[in-house]
Amino acid sequence: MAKKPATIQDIARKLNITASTVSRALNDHPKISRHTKDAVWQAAREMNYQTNTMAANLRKGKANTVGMIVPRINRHFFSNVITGVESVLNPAGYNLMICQSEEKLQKEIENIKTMIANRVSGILISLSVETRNTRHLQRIIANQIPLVMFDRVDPKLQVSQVVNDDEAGAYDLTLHLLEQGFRKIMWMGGPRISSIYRNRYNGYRKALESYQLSPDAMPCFEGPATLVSALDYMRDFFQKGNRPDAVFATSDYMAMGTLQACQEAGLSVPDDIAVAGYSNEPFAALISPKLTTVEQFSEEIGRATARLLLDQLMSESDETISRKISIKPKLIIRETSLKRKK
Amino acid sequence: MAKKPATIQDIARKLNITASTVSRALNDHPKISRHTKDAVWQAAREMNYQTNTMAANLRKGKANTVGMIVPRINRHFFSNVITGVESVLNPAGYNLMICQSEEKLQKEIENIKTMIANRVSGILISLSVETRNTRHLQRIIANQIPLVMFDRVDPKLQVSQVVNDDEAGAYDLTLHLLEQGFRKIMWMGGPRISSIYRNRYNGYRKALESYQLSPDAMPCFEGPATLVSALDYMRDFFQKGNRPDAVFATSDYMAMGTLQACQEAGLSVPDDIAVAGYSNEPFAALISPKLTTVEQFSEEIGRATARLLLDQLMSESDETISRKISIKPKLIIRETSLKRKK
DNA sequence: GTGAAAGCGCTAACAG
DNA sequence: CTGTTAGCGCTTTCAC
Repeated sequence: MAKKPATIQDIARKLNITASTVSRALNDHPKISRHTKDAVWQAAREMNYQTNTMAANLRKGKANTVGMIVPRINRHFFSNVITGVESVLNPAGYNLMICQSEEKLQKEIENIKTMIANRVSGILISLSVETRNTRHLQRIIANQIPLVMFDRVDPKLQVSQVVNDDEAGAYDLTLHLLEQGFRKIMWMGGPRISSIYRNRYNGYRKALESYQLSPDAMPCFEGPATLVSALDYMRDFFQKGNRPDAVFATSDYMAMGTLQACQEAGLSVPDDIAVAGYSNEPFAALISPKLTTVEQFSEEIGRATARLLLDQLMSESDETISRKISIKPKLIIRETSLKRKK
Repeated sequence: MAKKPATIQDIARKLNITASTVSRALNDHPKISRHTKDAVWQAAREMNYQTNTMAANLRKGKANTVGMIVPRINRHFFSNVITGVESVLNPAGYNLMICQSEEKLQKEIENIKTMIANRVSGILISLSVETRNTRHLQRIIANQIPLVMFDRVDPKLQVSQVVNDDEAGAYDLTLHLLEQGFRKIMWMGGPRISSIYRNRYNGYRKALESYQLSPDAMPCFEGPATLVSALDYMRDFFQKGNRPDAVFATSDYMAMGTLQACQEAGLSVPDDIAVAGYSNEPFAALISPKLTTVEQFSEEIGRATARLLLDQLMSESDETISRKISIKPKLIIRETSLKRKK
């Protein structure tokens, strides 16, 4: 038979004191005598007592838990953001409740419900690619739950946000390609309904314009940010005889697909064609030639996001603070984009 | 002012019925009239009602939450296991509470406490490298909480376990190297206090023995399973003039470090030296030459782990079922281990 | 320094 | 079909 876990009542009975005293002792309340505390602690140990968090939280009306919604946990970027978030939230006494939207709006909505039902102290969210509007976030705001968006955000929303400065990252990268002498720079991007790809496109465009070039004159592919989608497209693209000088892929995986297509087509990188990615995935430095890309500082994004939330959690006032932080990414120049000296 | 969230009492008052009726309506109890249900549903919507899970769980005495402890969330292997676990637990109505031990025993102990305090329905754990004994797991067992270990397990413990058949994986891989004609096969492994590396070593040894070779005659390095640890060691090792035929690294990262050291030393892979890894990290197929490795089916490990837990959760009897499942890994032969035809 | 009493929000056995 | 009643385990005023 599964014996019931011990309660503070059980401890109280055993020691002939009341539950309130036990509760206080357990929480190291200053007005409880050393003697009583010691007795309680020992009894607790002996009886294998464990606080019932649900009961405590119900009573206190809060759970010291913050909810975090990410599209997918097994993406390098997001798992690093999580690590960053925990590194500041845990020391502050909060637990993280992680949910995956699996890039689906419907899941995102359900996750939000679960979190509200759990009375989380705050919510951190990065939108799914499917998400076009943020009506479902209103629920969070209506319930007065502090909200911080990160990475994939809705810039129009009046809530704290932490983003990568995607525009700057893409701008720097494109400029680098231009400085290397490339003029026909293909755009290979994820869907621009998503803020991150839209911003990267803007950076790309601005860099081109600074050289009196127009993105409209450049080859362009927009599709899922995956290796296969890029590989399939480029295979066909090369077969039709197209030859851009360089390819700016908005993800290292798309860059990878492009590199494989180049290899199949017998094109040498970077001599025949340059390739650059985005995100600095672990493999970017490991492949040969090494991939030029942009480092996003994902853990720092997580830490900043968590700090913004803590700000709101700590703040006495009820006025919602909505700060926007933009983490400056760093261009990492490696081999795939360097024009060799002839 | 943060207005308090609506409760079933609030709804009851508004509709002039009792809280119990509201509760039943909300849970779609069969004996409540269509009419009442509709009224309740609508009122709930209007008042922006959200169940207070803490209260419900406290009352029900359980939370339908299972706890999962992994060394690190941002490791490809573990985040995939998590995905697998969620894919079977979520449909069954359970939520996952994920904690990271950060490879520290102390954190592991704290995580377990948190989970017991949260009255989780079950616990899934993969031990930290630091963990030498499993005394702290007794707490879980003492509390009658179903426990399933995966990947890094304590084989002596009488609880359900899901592991990769590391011995078979390492055996197959070593055999492949032997069949390719390599005879001086270096062991480059993670710490053998950990079950996974110990088992891989056994597979390696057995394969060697089947060729009348002894592991003691082979070069050997045991250290942290990271790129740098391997790189540092091999750099020095090569400098001293050592030249194994092949290197069996127990992680793709160690293999990667070895490959870099080879490059620095001017050794060509696989012509001068063969290299093989373990885990089939995403980059393994992307580097050049492509890395021979072992696929572990991490998502399947997650699914199997979750299923074993569900078995116990569903089972009426109190006798602990302890099944052990071993997922057969698959050798993936790529370029780094293929002896070229002369 | 400790006790008494109330209640967080919900569910469920029992009654009608 | 719905109401009454009790209580899950804890915290926290208010007493003394």
